[in-house]
Amino acid sequence: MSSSDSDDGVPLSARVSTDINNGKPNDDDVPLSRRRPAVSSGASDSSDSESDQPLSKKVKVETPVKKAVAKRAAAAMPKSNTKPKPKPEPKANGKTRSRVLKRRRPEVSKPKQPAKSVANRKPLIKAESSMVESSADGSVASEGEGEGDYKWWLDEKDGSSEKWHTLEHNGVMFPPDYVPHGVPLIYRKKEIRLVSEAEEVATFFAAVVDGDHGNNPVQPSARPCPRKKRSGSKLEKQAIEEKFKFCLMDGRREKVGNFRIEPPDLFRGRGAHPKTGMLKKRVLPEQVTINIGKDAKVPDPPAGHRWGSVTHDNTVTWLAMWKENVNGNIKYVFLAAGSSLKGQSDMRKFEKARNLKGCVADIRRQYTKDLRSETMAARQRATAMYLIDRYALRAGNEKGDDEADTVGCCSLRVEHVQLFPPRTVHFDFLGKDSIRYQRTTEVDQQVWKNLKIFQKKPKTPEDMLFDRLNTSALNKHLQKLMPGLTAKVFRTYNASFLAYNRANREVAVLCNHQRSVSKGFETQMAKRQLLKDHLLWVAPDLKKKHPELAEKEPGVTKSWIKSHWLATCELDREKARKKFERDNEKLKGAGEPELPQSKLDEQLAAIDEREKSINRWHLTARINNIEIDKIEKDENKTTALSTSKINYIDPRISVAWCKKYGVSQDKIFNKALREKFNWAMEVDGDWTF
DNA sequence: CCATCTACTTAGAAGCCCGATT
DNA sequence: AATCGGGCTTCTAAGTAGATGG
Repeated sequence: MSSSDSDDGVPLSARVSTDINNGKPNDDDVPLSRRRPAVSSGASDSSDSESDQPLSKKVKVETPVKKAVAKRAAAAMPKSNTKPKPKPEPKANGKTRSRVLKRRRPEVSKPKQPAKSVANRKPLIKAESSMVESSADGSVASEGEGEGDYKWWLDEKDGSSEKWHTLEHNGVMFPPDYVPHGVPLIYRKKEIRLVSEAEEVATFFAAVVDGDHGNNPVQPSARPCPRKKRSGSKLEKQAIEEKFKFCLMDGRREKVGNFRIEPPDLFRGRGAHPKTGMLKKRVLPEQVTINIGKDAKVPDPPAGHRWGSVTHDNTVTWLAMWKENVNGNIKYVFLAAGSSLKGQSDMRKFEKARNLKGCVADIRRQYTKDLRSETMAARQRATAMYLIDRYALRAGNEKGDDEADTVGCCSLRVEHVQLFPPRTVHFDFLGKDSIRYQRTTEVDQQVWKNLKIFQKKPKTPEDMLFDRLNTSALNKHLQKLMPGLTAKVFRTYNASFLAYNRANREVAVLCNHQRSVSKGFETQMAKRQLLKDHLLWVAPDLKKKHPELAEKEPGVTKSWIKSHWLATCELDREKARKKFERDNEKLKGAGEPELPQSKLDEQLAAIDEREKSINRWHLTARINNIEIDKIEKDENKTTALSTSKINYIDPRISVAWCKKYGVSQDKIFNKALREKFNWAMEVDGDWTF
């Protein structure tokens, strides 16, 4: 096979694969001094046995990482494709080793039967036994229709572990087979024809390599197959998808989220993920487990295939599942965000955060006290809680050597924290998605002292900062303080608490969501000023914590802002008129009836309204909703607000705010969000978080 | 215990659509 | 008409957290 020729010529992967493996693992498991807590009465600290384990499990392997490196790494040709992957030298880390083993033993492993509640464990139903001819397909989509919108949030739900009673669906959609395009690879100026499989992978590679890699060995000319010219029209495709889009859960038609099986591709890890570039193989029906009601018809697998297995586990929410070959992770098919199931758990999440509001004062008192605890474990725990609470750090589960080196609170290493007397701390580490968290801040004096202690002596920069703490110990403790409390609730709580909607930007900054700045930002300062004004108006107490909010942007006076916005009104009127004329012109041309004048008048009236409220704002420092929208959009350019908006801020806060000030919902939530938050839309204007 | 497995939320990137602009 | 760019959707990686089992 011609592709093997290129194996060691390595035009594709050479450069990068070295990058990938450079950080050479060192397996010294330096058992560091662990100072035995002098006092360990610890009624609570039964989990104290941690004291006897070597300090650092995880040894740092790689130098800090730039995204750019990762990008390049992404270009690596999947080695697994060309040769059996020789796997990394044995490591101290058992996790890694066994995962590697697993990877070598390919898809043989059957997806395991979820062994949840005994009651739900059912004998496997083999796919073929329920093979039925087509017809009934699509039934799911139509059957459930017309039962109206189910307002689940008005129902009282018990907290039982059963997620549903009946469930029907049509399974999952597989990507189309690979269609060879026949475009040869050009290597050393020679055309090399690849067999279909090799060609497919080469094509994955070309797709990744496309773009910013100037001197890439794969010439654009060799880049094959524009994605058009596919078989099947757009309409046909939609028709095929249709039956997968919905399921029938407890008799209601619910939208399914990711009903498509992930197509084969090169694994695209974020940051310096050691497995970036490996081949993610095509998933066969035989690897897929279907979860479905036990009285429901099992969907037909694609012709000539059978499902891996079929379960009827109603304690879980997934409809299908398979195991992905690169990392051995399980992939699930869930319902869409707007479904009642998701809505319910979303609401529970915010209720929990709201609950925290009631006891957070106590909790803070408690950990402040514990900052001076005699037990090292408790002291570390308290310090971690402080950081999580104050700086929205994530919990920080341990990670393996076969993953990108990123950390959260519990997994911080000494090197991630710099201390400057008397109480300044500088954080610098890669967090989730390898996004850099950098922050300099003043902390509580005792926190500072503690951090100093945790960094002490025999510890090296690569050692764990909180060597006596892990996420499960932390969460166990939190449970005791409030049922259901875990580290991540603090993010929700703090975001929601901060979130008079205008505080959105603050939240996003706090949670360190970033987005690249886009160009064309003329009036940035003005927007900033507007936002700050509003923020302070809506939450005057922010001034204490963020004095910079009170600083004026140079040259941006209130009246300047006012005339600026009034000018936009004039412009918008002009625009509206023009568009109206243009539209009518078109309609006339097509022989259709023209738009009524009232249409235009409506729009103009809206602009008048806006103008009025600008004037009002000038008097009252209140901004009208359209402007707010504008400001938000601009702020969005620098901070990924959407994330906090979607995940952290209790939507009822925004809904209530809108109602209170007569702002329409769609200024705040787009269609998808309104659907997702349907449960929140009915609160009153005086609802409080 | 502790590592691994499972299930679910959170997240940024890529893709797509559509209207404005050249 | 072609291109640009913003907003939304889709995709799937990367977290959290609790259960499980050796």
